[in-house]
Amino acid sequence: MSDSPTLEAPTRAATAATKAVDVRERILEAARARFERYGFNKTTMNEIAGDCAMSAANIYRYFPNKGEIVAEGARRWLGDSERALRDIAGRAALSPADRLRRMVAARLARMADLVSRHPHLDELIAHVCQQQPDLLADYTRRVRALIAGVLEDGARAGDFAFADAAEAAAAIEAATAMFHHHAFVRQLALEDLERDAERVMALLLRGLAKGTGG
Amino acid sequence: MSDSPTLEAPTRAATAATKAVDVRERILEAARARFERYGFNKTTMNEIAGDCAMSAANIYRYFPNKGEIVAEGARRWLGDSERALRDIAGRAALSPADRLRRMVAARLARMADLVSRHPHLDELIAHVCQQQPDLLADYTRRVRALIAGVLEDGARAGDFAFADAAEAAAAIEAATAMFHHHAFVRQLALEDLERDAERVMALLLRGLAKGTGG
DNA sequence: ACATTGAACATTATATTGATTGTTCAGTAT
DNA sequence: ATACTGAACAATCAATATAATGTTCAATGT
Repeated sequence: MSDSPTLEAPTRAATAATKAVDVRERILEAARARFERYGFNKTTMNEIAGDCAMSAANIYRYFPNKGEIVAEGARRWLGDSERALRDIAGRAALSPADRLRRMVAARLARMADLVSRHPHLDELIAHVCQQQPDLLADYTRRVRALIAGVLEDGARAGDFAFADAAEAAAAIEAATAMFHHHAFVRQLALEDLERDAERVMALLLRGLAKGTGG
Repeated sequence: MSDSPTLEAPTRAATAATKAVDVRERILEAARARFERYGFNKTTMNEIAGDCAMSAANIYRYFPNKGEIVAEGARRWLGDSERALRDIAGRAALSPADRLRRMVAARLARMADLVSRHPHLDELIAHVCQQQPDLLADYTRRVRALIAGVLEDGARAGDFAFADAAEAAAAIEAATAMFHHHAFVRQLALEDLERDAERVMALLLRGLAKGTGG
């Protein structure tokens, strides 16, 4: 917008910014690996720094504190999850009912994967929840919006009938809570959960189907 | 079966047994009050004994160990809960759909009450789960059987249509897990849960309704 | 006989201390 | 200027010693 700098300047700035991003990524990756193995509390800033061949103090140039590292990891996982769900929600080739089924299955699969890899997931979630209380609530709100969108697609196509899309979406999300909450996914067998999820969705989708006569 | 004792003997035996039961009840009540206020770990056998004006050693004439006291409390709470659900399930005056709605509402209300009174409920449940692993699983099985019974009533009355009652009951129970699991009931507002429970049940019941065309 | 207890024992919790850890910042190198 | 470090500080953790607790049992009273 103002007078342009030299030709070199943007390049130098870009490479510097790129390098800074790379360092951030290395820190995140080292932290992720440590958190996965040892949990939040038993991972030290020194260890993360050592994995990145730097001092602990230097990490503070990239993250304000330890909690923000795990929060950023959570933000990315939730972002990936949301993208995956948005992708399924947008597949016009699939029926709205199938999209909803796959969204629930995808959430369950993602959480089962996370739980199986992270023995200390509860600890990480607890830290994220008190560091960034809105993260999970916002994610849930966006997922419900995605579900509501699919429901409206289904209503337009004449597959579904309901009074209020947002309300129905919230109900579906609540009814499938068991299949994406870490506590349940941790302690129950994946096959049982997958089977039950299918059955619950079958029932819910029959409830949404048009022509039930409310 | 053998020769009858004196006339007095049964009376004496009865009063002795009654007294023993009374002592047991006093211990249970004292323990319940302590567990409610201070949790399992911060309640000592000495304190329970003191409340009953007896020594800690004497409690072991009535309970094999501390864990069995809390397990007995849980057994009774679950027994009461099951009776309450069985009562609702058996009310012929109500429609099967209403019975299911009330059963879910009753479970939520009972858990909300428990959670509000017991700040240390998680600790108690954890102890019960490792002391008596089948207690909760058996309870869940019996609740599902009750739900299945109501479903069959509804099928006979022509209200419901489904492939398998036990399967549908399990699905309903899974879909309403959020409304009777202590972790959810603890952290979410009761009004929100009640509202969501009604909406979920409305959807599930529409799914069960006959004439949907499976 | 039966209910109860105090003393004893092994286990678990608590408190105290010294060592780690998260975080900051003045200072060095590039 | 920017990336980085080592030393310093307060807060937290780990280890050890100490006290409490759960549980048993021989002994006591009823």
